Amino acid sequence: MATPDVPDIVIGRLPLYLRALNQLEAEGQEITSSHELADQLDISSAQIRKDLSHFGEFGKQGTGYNIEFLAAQIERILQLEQVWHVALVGVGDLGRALAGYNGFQHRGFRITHIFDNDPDIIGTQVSEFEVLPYARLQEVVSEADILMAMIAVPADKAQGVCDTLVKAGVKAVLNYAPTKLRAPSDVHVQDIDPVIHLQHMSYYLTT
Amino acid sequence: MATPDVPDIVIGRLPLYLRALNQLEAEGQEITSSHELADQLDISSAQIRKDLSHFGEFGKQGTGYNIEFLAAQIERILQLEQVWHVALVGVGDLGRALAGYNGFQHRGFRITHIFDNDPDIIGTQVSEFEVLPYARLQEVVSEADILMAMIAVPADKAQGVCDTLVKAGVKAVLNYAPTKLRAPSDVHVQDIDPVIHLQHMSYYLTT
DNA sequence: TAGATTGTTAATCGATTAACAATC
DNA sequence: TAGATTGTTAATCGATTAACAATC
Repeated sequence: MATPDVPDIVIGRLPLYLRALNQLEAEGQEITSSHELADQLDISSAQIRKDLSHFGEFGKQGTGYNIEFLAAQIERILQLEQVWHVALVGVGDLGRALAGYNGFQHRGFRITHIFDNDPDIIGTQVSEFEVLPYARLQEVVSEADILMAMIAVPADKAQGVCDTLVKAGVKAVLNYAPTKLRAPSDVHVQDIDPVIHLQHMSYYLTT
Repeated sequence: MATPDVPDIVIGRLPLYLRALNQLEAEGQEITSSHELADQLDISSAQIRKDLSHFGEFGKQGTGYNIEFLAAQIERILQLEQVWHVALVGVGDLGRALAGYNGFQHRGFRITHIFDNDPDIIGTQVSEFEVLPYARLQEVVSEADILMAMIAVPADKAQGVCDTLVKAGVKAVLNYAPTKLRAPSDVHVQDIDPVIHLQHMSYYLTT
């Protein structure tokens, strides 16, 4: 690997840069600068340049960055040149919303299998998917070599789901259940809990 | 104010502490320690003690923390003793999932109004809400003194929605649209974009 | 008392920023 | 050339951690 040991906090900003670049590109712009990106993202231009410098030199002095080129480089760095297959566990309201979301495909991901343990839901059609029985989760995910999964089940079921996913070989989990999951250190887990964000912001409210 | 200028990164961890405490409480435990919390949360015990020390002394040497007491203190600090009213804009699949989510109420928040601009949806019933016309967003939110909102509309509509919310007096926005919003500095904005998390984790995948 | 854990200080670590030579 | 912007270094800033006296 040409890029040893880049801080995780830097990796975490690359998707934000990519999203901003895609937006500029969609607006027909061809060139941007660290200053313009900084302005869009509320990040300092120095930080953007420093972050990118971990991976190579992508700009031209005096000119800036070619948007299409830089976006392609970030996609390469993040391994987004392929489309990752993702399993979704839990077909409640949130699971349905995720199953129907169109925004995954062109940003590097595709849900390929969805699972639930409710007999009334198993076998039904949700978006383009047939809901598979939770009992088959490990077998199917393992067989299909799926490395990423999203958990959209109640909090008290999430750890069990996570354990099964890990056994099936999943290495990245996006957890929507409002609970902290335990997983081996080679498995990445990130959480989405709207209440955590609301509670964070409520600190600052004045009435 | 008794608590001037606590770093935002500390505030952001308080909801995680609270969630862990609630979980321990639900399991019937009465006392915990910074070490046990640290173990649950993958945060160092020193950091937990330091974070809490910004706000007062909540533990007993040799014993630890009374869970119920500490949870109550964190709720007070985060201003969660009241239930904040929240407006939801956008009644697509995700909006429906949020409207139907039971997890808000007991953690300090209640969706009170939901809006959409689709004539086919306006006036229909979604969970316990009647969908209000987007045209009335500013008036209703302003009138009801709502300070928090969630945006669940397509990316290209999000900034306009945000602007209207700001005009209506909203001071905290949870944005589900995959785009960076601009808002005055006294308005807090936090983003939830699953793809950002997936892209972050895909960096670490090996095949 | 002996053992455990807090709250806090000081040291360490790492991230951000300022500044500028290089150069397009 | 003059103006602009990169990539990078060194300085600054802030967050995390280690360690321990206080004390339950």
